[in-house]
Parts: sequence; structure tokens; C-alpha cells
Amino acid sequence: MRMKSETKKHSSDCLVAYGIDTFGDRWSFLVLRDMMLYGKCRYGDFLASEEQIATNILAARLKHLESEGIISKERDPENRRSYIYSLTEKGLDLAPVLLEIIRWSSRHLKTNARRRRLLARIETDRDGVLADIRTRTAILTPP
Amino acid sequence: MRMKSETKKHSSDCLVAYGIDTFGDRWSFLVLRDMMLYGKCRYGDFLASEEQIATNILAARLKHLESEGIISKERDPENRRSYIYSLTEKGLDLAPVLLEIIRWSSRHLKTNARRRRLLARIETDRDGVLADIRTRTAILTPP
DNA sequence: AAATTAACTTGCAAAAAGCAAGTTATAGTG
DNA sequence: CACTATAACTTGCTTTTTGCAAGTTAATTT
Repeated sequence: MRMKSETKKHSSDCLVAYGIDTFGDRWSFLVLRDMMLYGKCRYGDFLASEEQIATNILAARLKHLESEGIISKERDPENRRSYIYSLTEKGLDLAPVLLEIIRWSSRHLKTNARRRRLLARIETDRDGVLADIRTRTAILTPP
Repeated sequence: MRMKSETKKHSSDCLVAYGIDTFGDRWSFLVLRDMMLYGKCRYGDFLASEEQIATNILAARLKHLESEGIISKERDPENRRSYIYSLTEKGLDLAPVLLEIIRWSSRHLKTNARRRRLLARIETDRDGVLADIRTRTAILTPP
């Protein structure tokens, strides 16, 4: 991942580059997907994802996303060795980006029942999907 | 960038991961931005962008995007040492992803006149913006 | 009190990125 | 026609980032 220097937080003045630098690296975005689509919120849940992120990288990405104000971290009141990560307003605002990526991939990847269902829901009930993301309701069952 | 192996083209079965693996690395996406927003289509134009991509990395990314069917390459009929890169249908379909990233960054980055103009156009004339991308009309003057 | 679990950190090898210089093919210039 | 310039890369090398395995700490559970 591109890390920012002391003096210059982002690589350019461009809105697109700002987005990419802030949330757009592969592992960061997959964590955000886990939160938005599956309602994941714990370190161990992210680690367990299909793509097999390394633990040190996950820790670094969570720190980065938190420092950018996209997620926040608090102690789990029910289990004091655990933490709960959640999307901030700034993070929730990324849902439309996620949905457009899913729409694009749906159109260009071989279809299957699971994918068709997800796409159908996005196309027919976009606002419901966005609402579910805001209320932390899982949209998909884990794969 | 994550490179695919012979046997497994993508890292997981997920639509989001497919998108990220296909177009989602930093430099690839900045090249796509150059094409969609500024109408750039030549190697030298991409090299000249604000973010200063290294020439070997640019060559690798263009090859990758071409192999994924997102861009295509043809000789410039007017200057036979030059090539013209253009977005395929699959590449043009990425425009909504770009627009959502711009919308997100606009909402979370300090505003200025140039940014406000771009955002206003996206919000009031989204279809016009999408049409301009399809017809290779530059939406912004280079920064 | 001892074993387990959750969330990390550390050290090192491997991969990718970044830099500078070199190559090839075409085009313009005296 | 020889010569310089331009466009699009490629090559070799150094630096940075990633990925892996093992270790640490603090809070449960048995």
C-alpha cells in the first residue's frame, strides 16, 4: 500500500486519487466488503475471509482505515478481549462504490444463482440494500 | 499488484474481489481515470500524469488491462510510432464506479471551485457525463 | 492454576515497486 | 542521405511492501 509521508498526505490533488489512497487498496476494500456485505465486525472474522489476508497486513489496514476515519474501533462490552469495528458515516458512504463494483462484475463474470440473486436485489431494491448496510444487516451469507 | 497464476485466475469467488483483481489496483485505476476523465489515449500521456507512474509499471498495467479486455491497443494511423489505447465496452462500463468514487471524495474532501464544478455536473447531468465518457470527450481539462 | 481464545507484534524471506539507463522503430531536419 | 529527435517500451538493480510463521499479552473458560 502507498503510505503517506509527513508532509504530503496524498499523492495528488485528484478526487479519484484521494479515494484510491484512502480506501482503495485491495485488502482495505475487502475488509470494507466484509463489513458491508456480511456484517463482519471482528478481527478474527476478517482473518477468516476467503482471500486469506495475513494478520500483520490486516492489522495495518485496520489502523489505516481508522486513521482515515472510515471505521472506528471500540471494546466489545460482552467480551473484553474482543473489539468491535464499525463503519463511520464516511465509511457507510462508500456503499454506492461497492454496489457499482458488484454491478460491473456481475455484468462481466459468468453468472450463477448466488450472484444473480445479489444483482437482482441491487437492481430492484437498491435503497433497501443501502439501508441494510447502514443498519449492519448482512446482505449475503458468508460464502 | 496481485498476478494471477495459470490455474486460478482470481483470488476468490467474490464479485468484489473479481473487480479489484481486474481493475482495482492503484495504477490501473489511475490510467482508467486518465482515459475517462481527460480523454487520454497515449503511453506518453499516461506517463505525464500528476502521480508519476514509472514507465515499467505503466507498461505492465496496460498489458494487464488489455489482457482483461478493459482496454484495447491499436496503431495510430497518423503516426506509426504511436499507439492509441481505448476503452472497450467492458472498460466503459466502469464509468459508474469512477463517478461514485468521485462523489464520495467530493463529499469528504475539502471543496474547491474545480471540484465543485465536476461534482455539480455529475449530480445534475450524470447521463451527459456517461455519454461524454463513451464518446471520448474529455470531462476535465488536465490539472 | 492451567489451558484457550482474541487480537495483535516481530523477524525474516519473497515479491513487487520504483529508478535510471538502454533499446527499437519511426519521423522530422539540414 | 545522414543525423537528431521522439514514442514506446525493456532491462538491471535498489528499495519498499507483502506474506508467512512464530511469539506476545490480556482476558476468559475449565
